[in-house]
Amino acid sequence: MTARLAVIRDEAKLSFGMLPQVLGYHLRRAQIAAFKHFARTVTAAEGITPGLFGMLQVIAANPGLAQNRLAEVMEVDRSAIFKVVNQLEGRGLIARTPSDHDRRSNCLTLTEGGLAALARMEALVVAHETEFAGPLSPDERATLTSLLQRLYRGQNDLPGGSRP
Amino acid sequence: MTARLAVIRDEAKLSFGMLPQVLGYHLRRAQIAAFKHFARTVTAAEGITPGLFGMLQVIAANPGLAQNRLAEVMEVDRSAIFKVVNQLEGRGLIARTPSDHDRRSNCLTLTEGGLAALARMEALVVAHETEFAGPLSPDERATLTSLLQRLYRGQNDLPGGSRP
DNA sequence: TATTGTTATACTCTATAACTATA
DNA sequence: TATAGTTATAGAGTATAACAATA
Repeated sequence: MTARLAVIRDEAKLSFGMLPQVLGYHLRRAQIAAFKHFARTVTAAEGITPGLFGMLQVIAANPGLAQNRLAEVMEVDRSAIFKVVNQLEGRGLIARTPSDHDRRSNCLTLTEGGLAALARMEALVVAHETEFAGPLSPDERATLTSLLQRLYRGQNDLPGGSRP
Repeated sequence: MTARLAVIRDEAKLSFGMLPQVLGYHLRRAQIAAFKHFARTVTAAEGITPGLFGMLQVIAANPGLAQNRLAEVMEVDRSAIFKVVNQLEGRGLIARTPSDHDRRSNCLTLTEGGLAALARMEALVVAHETEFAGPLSPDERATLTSLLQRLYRGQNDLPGGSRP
């Protein structure tokens, strides 16, 4: 509490060159801030990372989803999904069940414990969202979400995609 | 070119649960899109990643910067900066010079080749920015930048910080 | 004693390729 | 032959702790 003013970091003198003119720079900083806030609030309490929470959301919202489809939707490699599914299964949150139609496929579903854990996580994520997005008004949050969506949807070669 | 319409992915049927209501989800997707676009345009031509380009920008804008300060400003560990500086030095883009005032410190400066390479990179980054931010109007880009800054600046415990 | 750069180490994420079993 | 899952492996990125030289 003492030498607060004296520390006024000389960072202020530093220039960041053209970085402030690059959208990706601000996107990266904002995303890092979001992950750190998520870590302090959700991960610290329930031990789930943003990526794993996203996987759980998609599995919960689409019961019986195959690993294959999960990999497509989350746009990660099959070998990466394999490790993710191993972690979630190892923690008892989801179950792998061989498909009846195609015995190569694993159908993914949440266990009872997984559903209970997910409910706790969702409450924490809502709280995280409220606090993290706190600096912005509801209108501004909607605007930001819309601008971000147009940005990453605009990168697709096929216009009019239907990703959320 | 043939079965375009037939492929209309069943992704459309899938639900993403509450993810679309989470700001960090959209931030992550937008940032991944930005990195991929950067990779296709800038990295493919000049072999520089977004992170290394950021380092070069800060070094170029603050000649003689110590590794120590660079680590502070970029908010990464000293040991991580060490590897970054090794890479940039190994490629002949920057030079390490022991400081006169403090012989522990390395002053970082761009070499002549580094300045030339940076000029080429900057032209590519401007083109990348124009194309990547293309879906948004100039006003919308300014709005987005402002909202992102308020978001990640809002996470600091000290209000009124002076980071770009 | 504290700081700067360095080194070793490890852990996560991501990406690639090869293997198996099914289709 | 093609696909789903698995396995091994390797490369970035990040973090910690310990060390030598210097302050």
